[in-house]
Amino acid sequence: MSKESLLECLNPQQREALLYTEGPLLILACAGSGKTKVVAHKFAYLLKAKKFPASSILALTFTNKASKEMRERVLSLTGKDIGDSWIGTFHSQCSRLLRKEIRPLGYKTDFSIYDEDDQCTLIRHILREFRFHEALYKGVAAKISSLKSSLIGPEEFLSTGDGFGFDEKLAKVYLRYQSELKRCNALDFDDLLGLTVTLFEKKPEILEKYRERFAYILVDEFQDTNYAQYRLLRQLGSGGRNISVVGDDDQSIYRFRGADVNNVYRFEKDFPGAKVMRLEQNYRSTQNILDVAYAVISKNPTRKPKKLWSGRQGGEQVFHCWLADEEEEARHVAKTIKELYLKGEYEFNDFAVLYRINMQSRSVEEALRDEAIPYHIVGAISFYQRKEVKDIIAYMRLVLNRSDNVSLRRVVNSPPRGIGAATLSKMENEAKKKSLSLFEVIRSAVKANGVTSAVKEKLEGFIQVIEQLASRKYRTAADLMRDIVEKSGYRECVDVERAENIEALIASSHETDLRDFIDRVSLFSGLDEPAKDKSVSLMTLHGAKGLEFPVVFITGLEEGVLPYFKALDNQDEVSEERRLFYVGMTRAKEILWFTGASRRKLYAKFQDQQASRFLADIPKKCCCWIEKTKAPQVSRAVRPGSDSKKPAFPYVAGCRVRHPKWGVGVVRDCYGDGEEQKVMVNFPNIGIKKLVLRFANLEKI
DNA sequence: AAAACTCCTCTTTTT
DNA sequence: GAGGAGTTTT
Repeated sequence: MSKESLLECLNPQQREALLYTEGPLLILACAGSGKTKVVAHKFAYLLKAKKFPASSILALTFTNKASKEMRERVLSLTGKDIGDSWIGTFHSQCSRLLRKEIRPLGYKTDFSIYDEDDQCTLIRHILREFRFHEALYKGVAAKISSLKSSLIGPEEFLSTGDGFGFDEKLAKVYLRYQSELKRCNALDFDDLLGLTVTLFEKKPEILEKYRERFAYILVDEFQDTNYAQYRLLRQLGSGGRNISVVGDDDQSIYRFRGADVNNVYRFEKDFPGAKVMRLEQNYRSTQNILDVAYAVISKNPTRKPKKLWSGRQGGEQVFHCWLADEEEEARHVAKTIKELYLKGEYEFNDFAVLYRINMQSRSVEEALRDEAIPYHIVGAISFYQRKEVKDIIAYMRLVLNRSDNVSLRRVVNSPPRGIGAATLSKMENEAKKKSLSLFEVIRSAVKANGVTSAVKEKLEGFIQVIEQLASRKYRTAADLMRDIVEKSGYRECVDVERAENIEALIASSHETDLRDFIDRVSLFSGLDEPAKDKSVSLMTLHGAKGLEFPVVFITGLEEGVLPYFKALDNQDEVSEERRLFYVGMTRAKEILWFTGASRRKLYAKFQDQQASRFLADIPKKCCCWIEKTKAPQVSRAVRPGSDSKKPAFPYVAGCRVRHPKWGVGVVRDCYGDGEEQKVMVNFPNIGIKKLVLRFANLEKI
């Protein structure tokens, strides 16, 4: 495509954003305003008109899907070979960089990458060793991850500790976790970002090298950056360098993962001289849908003001229907889909049903089945999460990096080799004493007759398999995987289905280079969705980001569901729930339905539901209200939970209390009412106690 | 290795 | 109130 035609298919604002190529630029792009298009076109423009080499542009996205799309778009716009360009996710580009440069930080370049599962496994292991409450591993992992994504190290965290023992324990686990990772020569997802930042800090000459290499930085979905990512961008892009970030603060919905919208608000300050532009024309939805979405989102207190307008004037009203319970709600959705389908204007794949929590899919699925409507759930269990797939990958990682103790523990007894916990913990103690890897310790134990002959034989078998695999030079991942299933005896011990999944894994690697394949699967959440033909899409509101459908249903518009009850006592979180709703609404091109129910079964009990406060913000003229059951009481936004029937609890789960006898503990649950209000509190070293509030004499701290 | 048990979670989840 | 995962028991 010529330089001129690159510009032709853009509107004036998009063109301006593309042509502005000197210094920092923040592009605030509303939903459906073509931001991905602008980023891709800008990349192409930099190549074509500005004659930048592809390798001098760093283009960062959040998902593999987005980076793949960007790559394809740039390729089709320019026809140029962009094979060596730095287009990719933050994580993949950091791992690429660290594979070259990590040595000064004391890791080897063949490091393993641990995903969340591996991270949990390791943390659990540490908790067990410290004799801490092992079952809390998930919370501990989440907390450590959030500290890491904010670049807070264990020592720094400890210095801000609460002084009651919780944070000290956590810091101890955190510290150990980091040293275990290093011992395994492994990085978790947060390390990929955090260690890149650390590397740049410790080795300014390396930073300088990359600052020179990258003549231009492009960032998509900027509102989703966490602190580490923001720091990285500042390191590479500060000082008036060329950086364009594109994002929409109204679509920031990953706060719980460490994303910080404030990065959008900080940009102008931290990148002095930054130009701010807006893309406000929406190419997706009808004006009526946008009016509704805008009415809701504009109620958020801190947001960059933006207008939102469509070339598609008018459009149908938005529909809202209130029903008796979730089953009726689901039936209503299914019937409406059927009706629209039978009119012949829509195919089944034009419909999406969105919900706040996965649990809500159940009733919808049943109703769709009853109506014989084909559907699929987006974002269900991922291929790479399967046990057999993870096992094979763990074998590969161990072969490539024999320090990888987590992978070793995973595969040492699978298939069953009779190597039990006792043997392993003995080896582990040895390993710690001699500061060697588990693999080395096992190998020397076999040689030195350190164990009984029966055990020795078993260990020897395992060591031989790994050494044999490691001694060969494999070019492709497929070759190694085939040998693994053969030589390890894995093939014999799995059922047909699992064997098929392994075959699928091998097939999916094509002829990829071994190292590339490992990195790809480590940084990949799911196999490319095989384009489901002609069926209704079911997904969470989070899962819907970036997608669009002619007809969208948003279900469960009730207080406690959307906004979700856990978000209710925090203003920032309610704002995020509102953004989530906004993201859902702006997925719709033509028809948008809201549904809610008076009664819903949530966590094993039926609950009476009230209409979501967000519905109160929708202008009456835009919306057609259909009431199949008694009119809902629409909650007013200005009334934070004041009319709930039950007396409010002085505590919420997660807060800390002091007990006269047991000291400080964490509240895990509150239940019962009136005189019978009870709390469940976890006291360190004592365990969980259930207390009646009236008698317990607790003090909030 | 299967069965029984215990304990935990129960929001969202780009990598 | 169900499902998952781990541990202990047989």
